[in-house]
Amino acid sequence: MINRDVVVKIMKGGNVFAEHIGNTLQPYGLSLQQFNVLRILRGRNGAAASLESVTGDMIHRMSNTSRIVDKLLEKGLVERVLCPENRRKVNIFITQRGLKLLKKIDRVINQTEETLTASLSKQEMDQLLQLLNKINFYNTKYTK
Amino acid sequence: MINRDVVVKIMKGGNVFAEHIGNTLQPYGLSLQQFNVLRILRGRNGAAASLESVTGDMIHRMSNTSRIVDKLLEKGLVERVLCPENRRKVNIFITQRGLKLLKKIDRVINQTEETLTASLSKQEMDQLLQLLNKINFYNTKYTK
DNA sequence: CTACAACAGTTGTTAATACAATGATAAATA
DNA sequence: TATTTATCATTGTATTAACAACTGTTGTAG
Repeated sequence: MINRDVVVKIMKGGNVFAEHIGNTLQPYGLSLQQFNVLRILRGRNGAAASLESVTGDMIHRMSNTSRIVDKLLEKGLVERVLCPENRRKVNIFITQRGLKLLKKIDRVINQTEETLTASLSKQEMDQLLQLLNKINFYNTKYTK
Repeated sequence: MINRDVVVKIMKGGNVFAEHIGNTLQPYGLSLQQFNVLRILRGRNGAAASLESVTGDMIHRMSNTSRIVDKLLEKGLVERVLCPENRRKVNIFITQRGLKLLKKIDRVINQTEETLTASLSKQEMDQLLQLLNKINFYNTKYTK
């Protein structure tokens, strides 16, 4: 059953990758999900990032993203700013300290990511990415 | 950064797939991991399946596999048999009831797996699988 | 044979996650 | 405008997972 093989392989692969990256992050006191939030925020380049929009780029429900932000806040890596236009919203920003930490981590994460994909040539990676992009990884749990 | 794109895509894809399959299993009262254990046991065709060897096919540490088996035991879906040759080992077997439940679930899981991969042709799936098989998804946490 | 190390599995504990319920604000509608 | 409904986020709670410590068994070195 080729469908099953593909699905199982991707699930297992995702978990293994997550484990390795999590191990890489451990010395820096960040969980994989905390790291994800920081990278998402950096990617916004200062644009407003409501909790909802951040959750949209993650694998979590909003309730848990909220608590992940709590942890980052305790460490001074992000800021929470009530949105004045819509006081239901909360905008999250990465701090200088957060950016600095990310910069430091970037190197080792790059190394880990390269190691994890070392068995593929550039062409194969292109090809793989193209195939993966055809799959609609639609997550149903953004909003709750 | 193509390495990063591949790694991130597989991690996210794995999570999304797991979520969908988990949703499919919910009406049957099985978690994804309980289902994994059952499928692994069925795949052994009655061959001895120590807890350690089952853990080897999973994404978990043995301690958690042990508790997943507890749950399956409560439901009468597996049996625990102390290994007489080596009394440290415990062999796990799937029961008739477990096989019956799996058989029922197979249909809907097949459906879900097909839906998840519907955007790929047979050739593309072959190609994708071939590329994924080049990656060494080596998990470091089997034994603990 | 005894002592010590390694192995297979279980139990304890804390942190992370899923899911439900709530709170506060904004939007829609009567 | 008053009332209802929808939106955005947080809090509560039970389940699941990671990690460490422990139990019982086997292997091995002296």
